[in-house]
Amino acid sequence: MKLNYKVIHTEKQTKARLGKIIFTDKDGTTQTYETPMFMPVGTQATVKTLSPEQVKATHPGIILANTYHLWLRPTPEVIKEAGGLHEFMNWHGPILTDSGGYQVFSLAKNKKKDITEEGVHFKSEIDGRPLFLTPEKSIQIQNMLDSDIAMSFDECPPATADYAYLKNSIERTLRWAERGKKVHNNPQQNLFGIVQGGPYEDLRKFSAIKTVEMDFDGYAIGGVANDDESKDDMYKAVEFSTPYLPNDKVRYLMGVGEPVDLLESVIRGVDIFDCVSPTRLARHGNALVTGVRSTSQGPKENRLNLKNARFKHDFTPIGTTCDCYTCQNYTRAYLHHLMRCGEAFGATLLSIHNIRFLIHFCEQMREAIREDRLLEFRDEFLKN
RNA sequence: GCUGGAGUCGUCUAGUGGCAAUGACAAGAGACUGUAAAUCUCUCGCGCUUCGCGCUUCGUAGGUUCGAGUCCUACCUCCAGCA
Repeated sequence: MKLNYKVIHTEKQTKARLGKIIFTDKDGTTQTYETPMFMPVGTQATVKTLSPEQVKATHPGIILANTYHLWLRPTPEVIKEAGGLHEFMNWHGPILTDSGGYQVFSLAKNKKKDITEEGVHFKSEIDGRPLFLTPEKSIQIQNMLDSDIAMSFDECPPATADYAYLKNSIERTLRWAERGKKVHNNPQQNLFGIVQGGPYEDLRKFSAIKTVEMDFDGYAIGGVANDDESKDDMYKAVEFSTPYLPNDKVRYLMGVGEPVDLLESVIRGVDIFDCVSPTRLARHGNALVTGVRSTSQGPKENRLNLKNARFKHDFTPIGTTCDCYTCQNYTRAYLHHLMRCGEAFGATLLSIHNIRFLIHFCEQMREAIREDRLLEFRDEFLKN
């Protein structure tokens, strides 16, 4: 589905945008979703522990899948044979595929990997066989998967990378973007470029301007929230990038999912986000709740660890104001029990809650933008 | 009653002369940001001034030994076989 982005309203006090993404199918039918938007992650063609119906009930727009994982299993050939990723996984909303660039960073962390101009050599985590991923290959796989949004193959450098390394890296990422764009061959698929450059203003600016010159369907900001990157650096990466991105294209901050980070990034002009944290935290027994907790690194997401003994006799829902299926029907004591017993349904119920929590949070931000009171919304949010 | 075997952290378990003592589970807590994660880390005899010190522990009571969960004796309990 081809994508069109329109700004509905720019918030008066900040750079926040209320926008809409309109997807138009081959037959002319459209699907429209408002931004700011949170996109749940379904790496292996499934949002872990959830059926498509359960995902749908959280009211998401786009969901993610991953090129690297689907490349190895079941292979793009199988997905093509199934009639594309939508048919294969029974998800008929929009799908964004990440390029595999992040896997080079996360899988090969502390391990042998070889990033060359041509591409990246690393080892399969499934069977140890040598793999070689190039920008062309990543795009070709995504073409075959037939996702709605393909991401350029970028290098996601660690937060510890220094200026000299990053300068080199962003230039190579630009060349990789160019190469990927050249082989991109799926008229129904949108292709996004990715801005890199760490926390450095000139690098982000350079990367953004050069990426925009290539004219993509949308732009992502990558390389944030890695390792122990400070929140300050993350927000810098965002505010040094967005000024150089076109107003009429959607802006995607990759991998960010803490409510406080969503808010700070929306204020700096970001539209869409994805993150594994709601589903991972869920499988680990944690439920997102309103407010923040203060840490030495600043305000962080607030959450309940339902495995804690204190919830054994707590017969209230996770959130009294939450409208999700879990909060409408189940108590903390029940979730505590399920997580203690290792029952899969516990992970499902918490995933539903956490995803809905972030999507609802985006809905609240949209209302605040519409009414030009996003800073007030932030003050209120940080007060809790 | 006789013969053989066994009794170690909440549970199961390692341990045949140097041990506050193995592993698993349970329990208590923490971490998690483009998913190698339904995973990982820490604590888990008691007390303290807790990168250390002190005390008390391996069914009970004695004994041998510089030193005993480990060897010896008696007793208690459980299991198996024989009566």
